[in-house]
Amino acid sequence: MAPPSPETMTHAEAAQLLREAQDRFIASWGRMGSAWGISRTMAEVHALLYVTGEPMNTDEIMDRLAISRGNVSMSVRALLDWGVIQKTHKRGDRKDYFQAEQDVWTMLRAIARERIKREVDPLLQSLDEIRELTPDTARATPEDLAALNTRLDAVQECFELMSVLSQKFAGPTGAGLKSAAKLLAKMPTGAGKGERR
Amino acid sequence: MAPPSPETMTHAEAAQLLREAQDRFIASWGRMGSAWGISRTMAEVHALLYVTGEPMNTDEIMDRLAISRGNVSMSVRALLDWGVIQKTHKRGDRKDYFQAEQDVWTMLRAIARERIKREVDPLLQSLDEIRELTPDTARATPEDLAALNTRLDAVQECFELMSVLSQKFAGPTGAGLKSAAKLLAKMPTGAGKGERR
DNA sequence: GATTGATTTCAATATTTTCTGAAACATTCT
DNA sequence: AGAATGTTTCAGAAAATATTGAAATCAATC
Repeated sequence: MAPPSPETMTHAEAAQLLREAQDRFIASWGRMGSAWGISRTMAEVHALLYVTGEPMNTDEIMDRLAISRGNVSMSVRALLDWGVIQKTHKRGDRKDYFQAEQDVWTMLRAIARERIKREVDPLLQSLDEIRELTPDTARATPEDLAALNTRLDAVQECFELMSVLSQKFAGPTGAGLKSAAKLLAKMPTGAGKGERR
Repeated sequence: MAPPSPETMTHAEAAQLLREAQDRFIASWGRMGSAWGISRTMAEVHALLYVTGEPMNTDEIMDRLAISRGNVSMSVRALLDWGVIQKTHKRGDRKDYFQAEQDVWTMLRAIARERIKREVDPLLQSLDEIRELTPDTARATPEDLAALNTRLDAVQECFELMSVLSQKFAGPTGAGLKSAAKLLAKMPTGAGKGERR
């Protein structure tokens, strides 16, 4: 089980090690994906393309992950929609090849952007609609309705901020998400007046 | 369908409106939750407690959401684990009552903290293990292994940063997540050297 | 220490999500 | 136009998840 020291490693041993490491990464990424509401297989296809770095075609993906052609087709299509993989071609080969975005931060930006668009924005829209139901124009409004509106406002404010942030940092032309994150990491604990204890 | 103007609204009408608005919020929050890998019902229970603001007991929750006792028990327990609701009591009443954290940012902090702990940290641990498999000490290491390690490093760096950020801003004693977010929102587009395009 | 009321657990069931595989559809080549 | 090759779709099958409900457990009261 202990890997042979690099000096004595044969080519075959190295290949096996590579494969093992890739498989483990694929499995971890898949687990993570499914915890966050992305289908395990879709995450695995993505992991495979990312970790190998190579463009792969449908058959290669099918074989490597032991999944059906239809499943590959659907997963790959979804990944294209998310904008985290690209279609490429090889001279003299009719097959479609797929290649993952190689920069992790660009990848995360794409994911964040899509998720906000798909899940936060619809929530905001619902909140708007709900607000229309409950006019708070007059102070004659019963107390409970007013309290409700206060709560809805709080949620709305918060998710709107998220949506704005995502446009700013995760948009296709967005400023660096990476640098923003590093900036925050360096920010002294306790900065800002909103600190709690 | 159009709501009566506030001046002419009867008490009953207001109550009905309130109920309708609450139900819609609960439904939206539930949808959102399930998109993010949280069970719909658990999210709905949380939404109910948040939107009413009142402590509620098991029977009230069962009735309002039309779900079984067992389901309420399990959902409530999970929400307690997440730290987004609290157990309370009423004098002369043996039942347990549950109340949601009312500050949205505190709530989001709790959620972020838990998710990082449950899903990002295990990924980091896996990455560590995978790294142990693939020694890159020697330059004798075949090219592919080296390339793999480069990719794993990129992922690791990125998620480690996330984990650190979560401790900083989402920890129980963490600095204000809200103020950090607002800070970012105000940050001029293009700040940082990581900008693209 | 038995009764009453509340809560938790968990095997069985129901629901939702994901996956397959083969047919339909495209595209390119001869 | 027809053959060959590649891709997508989608109804049904399989797997994964969530839910119920009744029995077991726990806790307070008499």
